[in-house]
Order: sequence, then C-alpha cells, then structure tokens
Amino acid sequence: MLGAAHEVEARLESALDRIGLSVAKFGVLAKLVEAGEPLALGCLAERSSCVRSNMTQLVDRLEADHLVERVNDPSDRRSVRAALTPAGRERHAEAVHILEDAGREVFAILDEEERATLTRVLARLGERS
Amino acid sequence: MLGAAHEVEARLESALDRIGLSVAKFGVLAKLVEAGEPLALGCLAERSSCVRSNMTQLVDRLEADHLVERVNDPSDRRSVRAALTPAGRERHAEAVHILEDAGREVFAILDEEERATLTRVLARLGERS
DNA sequence: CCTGTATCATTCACCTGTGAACGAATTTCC
DNA sequence: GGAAATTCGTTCACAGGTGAATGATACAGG
Repeated sequence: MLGAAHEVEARLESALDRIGLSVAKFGVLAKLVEAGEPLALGCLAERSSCVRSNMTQLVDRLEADHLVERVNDPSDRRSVRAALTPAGRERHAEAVHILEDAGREVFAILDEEERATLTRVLARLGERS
Repeated sequence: MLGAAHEVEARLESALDRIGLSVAKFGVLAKLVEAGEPLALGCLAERSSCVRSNMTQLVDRLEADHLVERVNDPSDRRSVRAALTPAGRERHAEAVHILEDAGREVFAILDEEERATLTRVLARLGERS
C-alpha cells in the first residue's frame, strides 16, 4: 500500500531532476517564495517538518547551486537566514510548471469522486501527528 | 498530499524500531520467509523494487544483526544468497504482530468504504511504473 | 578454444533524512 | 550584574536510497 506513495514521489522527483532540483529543494524554495522574505533555518526546518541539521545540509546544497544565500540576522547573532537569489526565484517558477504538469498526468487516471475521497482520506491520516 | 504517506510510514517505522527493525529490513525478512529458501541478492533487490547496491548494504546490516547469513551458491559462483537465521525468522514473526496492531490503529479512523476506495486508488496509482 | 558480452555483487560518491553533542549567543531569574 | 537555562546553527555518525564504475564469473559465437 505504501509503495504507491514512493512511486508517485519518484515521478515528481525525476520530473524535477530535469532542472536540477529535488522535492526537498523545491520545498525550501517554495517556502521562501511564499514568505516573501528571508527565513531563519530553524523556521524553515519547522515548516518543512524536519530537523534542523537536515536544513543545514539542504541549504548548503542550495547555496552551492546559487539558488539561496545565507544572510546574517543583525537582531540575533545566533540566527542565519536563507534568502532567495534571482536564480532561485526563477528556478522555483519553472518547477511550479513542471509539477503542475506531472500532477495532472498522475491523477488523470482518477475520476473526480476518487480524487476527492483520496484528498479527504489522506488529510485525515496525516493530520494527527 | 504526499506528507500523509510519510506520516504513516514514520508510525510503522517507530513501531518496528522497538524490536530493532525498520520497514526496509522487514521487507527483506518477509520476502525470505515467503520464498521459504535463500534468495540471491539481485532477486531480493528486484522484488523490493530497489537497486542491487542498496540490497548489498541492507543485507550487510541484517547480517550484522545476525538475522540473515550470506551463503554461496555452488551453481553460480558470482551469486550470493541471503539465508534466514532462526533469529531472523523469529524477529519476522514479532514484526508481523506489531505491524498488524499499528495498521489497525492507523486505519481505524476510516470507515469500510473509505478503506476500500483508498486501497483501490493507491493500487491504480502504483501499478504503472 | 577464446574473445566478447552479459550478469553478479561490491564499492564509491552522492542525496535525504534522523538524533546526539557542541560552541556561541540570548534570555531568564535571582 | 552574573549564573543558569534555552535556543541557534553546525558537525558527526548513522540509516536508507540512487547511479556509475569495477572485478569476477558465466555464457554466447566464431
């Protein structure tokens, strides 16, 4: 039963791979775009439901790709915030289109009612941590 | 939408962790129990839908846990087969009980019709590689 | 027979995730 | 004001996954 999720995830992963992204990297870019301002790594980790050490490495790789930059927070010298670069914003826009296409393709085989049930059921399974 | 799958998987993972197993390790043990005989690593990888290099490492860890043993195949000296140890068979049986309990708990919040739709829909999403 | 070619498991480098331990900075509370 | 607790990001060791390269074996065809 769980294999289906891996299957779908692998599809999105390989679609994003064509522009040098991954689901994890896209998640970070999307949160930065949504916020509209640089976010602290701890905040990004929390919104991504992962541990901080993971976000450290993810931002390392995004920085190596020149999609985000680390900037210091003058109001809290412990904190480091991740800021989108112009390239990062652009890459995110491309990824959105790719994911829309991939999503349509994956769910095309379901009818309207099945999609609705799936969405509702998965939300119920996921909401209680 | 995909977050729900990770949530459910994390639940099973933490349940299995109590007896020192993981979903991946359980998968290998289950395939060996089902086959009733030692299986070549390549065969195990194919049945687990993963690459061979991954199975090499997984069997490394299972062997370190003394749950399986590598045995040579006299009919093909390239091949290495994984054989269940008595401890492996026993651990598998414990895991089956744990997973049954965890599965019941997770799906208890769905009614009969929702479970049926979910099963059918996920099978359709997963079957076309 | 022997020269390719295919297949086996392994190793390596990498990506994504976790948790524990750490140093540095900030709060909190006497 | 200063000691203690908390919070920040990083580093490390690990689990689990991928793909590419490699050496050893098996299996063609000529």
